[in-house]
This record gives sequence, C-alpha cells and structure tokens, in this order.
Amino acid sequence: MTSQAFEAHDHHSCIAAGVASAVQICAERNLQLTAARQRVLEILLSEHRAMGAYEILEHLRAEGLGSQPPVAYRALEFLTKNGFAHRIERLNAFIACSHLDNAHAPVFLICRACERVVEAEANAAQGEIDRVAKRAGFVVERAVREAEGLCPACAPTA
Amino acid sequence: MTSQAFEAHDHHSCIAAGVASAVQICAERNLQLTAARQRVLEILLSEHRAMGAYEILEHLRAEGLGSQPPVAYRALEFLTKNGFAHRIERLNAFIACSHLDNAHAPVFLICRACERVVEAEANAAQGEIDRVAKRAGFVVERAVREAEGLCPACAPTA
DNA sequence: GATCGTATGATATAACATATCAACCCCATC
DNA sequence: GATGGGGTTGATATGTTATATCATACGATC
Repeated sequence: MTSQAFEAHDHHSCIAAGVASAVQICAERNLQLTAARQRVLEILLSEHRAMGAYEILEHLRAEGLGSQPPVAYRALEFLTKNGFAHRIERLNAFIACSHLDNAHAPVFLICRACERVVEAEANAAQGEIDRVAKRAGFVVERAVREAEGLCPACAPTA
Repeated sequence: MTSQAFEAHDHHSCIAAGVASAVQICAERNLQLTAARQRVLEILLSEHRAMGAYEILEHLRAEGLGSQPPVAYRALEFLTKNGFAHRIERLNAFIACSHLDNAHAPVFLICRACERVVEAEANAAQGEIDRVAKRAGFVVERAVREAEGLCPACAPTA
C-alpha cells in the first residue's frame, strides 16, 4: 500500500496480509500477539481511518474481550510500541500501520471529509523537522508529521 | 526569537513584546483583544512551554476572569484562530506564537525532559508533508510538524 | 514450590473538550 | 432613542480521551 491508498483496492487482503505479517513478526521477535492485541489490530486494519480507543473498546466489549478502557489502551500501546499501529495525534486516535515491512518516517494525510487516513512513506532526513532540529542541536526521538485536508476524492465536491 | 530559544534570553521582553504586537495587530484587524484573551496570551507568553487549558483556567480563576472550561477554550480559540498562539497536538496543549510578524509553517521542538517548546520557522514547500501530499493529490489545509526529544541542555544529562 | 516477568481484570479518577441556552454589550441603523 | 444584529460572556451539564492504582492469573525458570 502506497500513497495511492485513497484509491480502490482489495481491502480484504489488507486485513489478511496485515495480520499475517504481524503474526510472523511477533514470532520472530518473541512478542506475544495475544487475542485482544490481534483483535485490535484486525479492527484497525478493517478501516482506513483512525479509530478512537473507546470505539475500539466497544468492539472488544461486544466480543467479550474486555470492557474497561485499560484493555483497549494496553493493546494499543503494544501495537504502537512495536510498530503495528500508529497514533494520529491530530485526532487522538489510532490506525493500523501500512508499511509493516520497513522502518519508516511516516507522513499521515487525513481527509476531514471522508475521514480516510493514508500513511505515506517519507524520508526523515530530507524533512524540515530534521533540518530544524539539527540546527537547534535538538535530539529527535519521535516526529509527528500529519496533514489535515481533503483527499483527491473529496476535494472536488467540497 | 529563533530556534536559539533554548538559550538564555531577556524573557521579560518576550512577554512585553508579544502583548504589544498582539494589541497592535488586533487594532489593525478590528479584533477584540478582551481582558480574558489578553491575559491568556500573557500567561502563555510567560513560559516557553505548552500549557493545558485547565492549567490556564486555574490562573484565570485565581484572577476572577472566569472559572469554567469554556472561558479558557474560548480565549484559546481566539488566539489560535488569529495566529497569536498555537496548539501542540502531541501534548493537547497550547503555546504562544514566537513569530507573530510573518505567516509561517512552524515546526515545534518539544523537550520531554524540561518541557520547553521551541517554535522554529520552516519552509512548508520544502517539507516532506507537502511533497507527499502533492504526489497523492491531497489538499493540505493544516500541517502538524512536531518533534519530541531532548533539547541541547537536557540531552547530555539524559 | 517459590519467584519473576508478563499480561489481565477491575475500579476510580484525571485531563481534555464541547453543547446549549440565557444574558449582556456595543454599535449601526431606522 | 428605539430596534435589532453580531459578538462576547456566564453558567450548567455533559462528552471524550487517558491514566493511576491495586489486585489477580499464568507460564517460565531456578
């Protein structure tokens, strides 16, 4: 999945492939992809938009996987810490990672009309954040790069 | 104030100059810089870190300028909408603008140790967000560029 | 079988944000 | 000077996101 993800695609394979990759990676790294964690990843993979912790929690609750906030937050912490999901700061919400294969410096494009969020690959070293930080002698541990606006499908109608 | 703002400086003039600029700009644009709004700006200017709405509200409450959340949020909305302050998404908090003079595409450097936040000037057109968005046909209305890490003063000790 | 690390369960609360409606004030216009 | 509209404020309630805290379960290891 590339920045073309605003376009149509075989969505069923998004979920299957995402889970399969996660299962494999967890096996390799001795990470425990427990039922709740895997289910949260599936829930996130099922939509190309960011979901709030409480929205995810509703799913878990309906499926008997837990009903209290920490259940969702713990799963989300595991997924984000290990790169299977990302937090969208602008929305206080979460989305499945689209680039499980490689280490990356993602840029998120958030459509305010259809709510779709696309994760695009970018070059950290070429970015303005990196340049500015270097100049200031600042050590970057985490960079947030998010754009809110209109996707190609929604821009014309708006 | 530039990206050198992690360094020592005449802080009293930060506040005075910031307020003076805001007063002038509001006069020019027919904006009402009411008591609560100006006071919130002063509170933000008084520290080079991001402050939460409820922290600001405490100050207002102590000074009899209001005691309920909407008071703080209304002032903050005015200040951010008109460019006198910025919202730091990573922290769900607010900081006074350091570059009142020119239109800008700010990058924020957030030190997780001392909590200082520096607003650096950057070139939007050269950034990765802009490049990625163009490629995807995405119309950017708002860009969030924030780095969390360690400032030059805190990096050695950490 | 004691201990340790990791994961879960459960309750409560902190922190951030907005909806709504009434009251008020300025000021432009009739 | 009365009328009315726009913007601001006051006040109450509620919605939403996130974490602290303490307790429990369970497998791995010594």
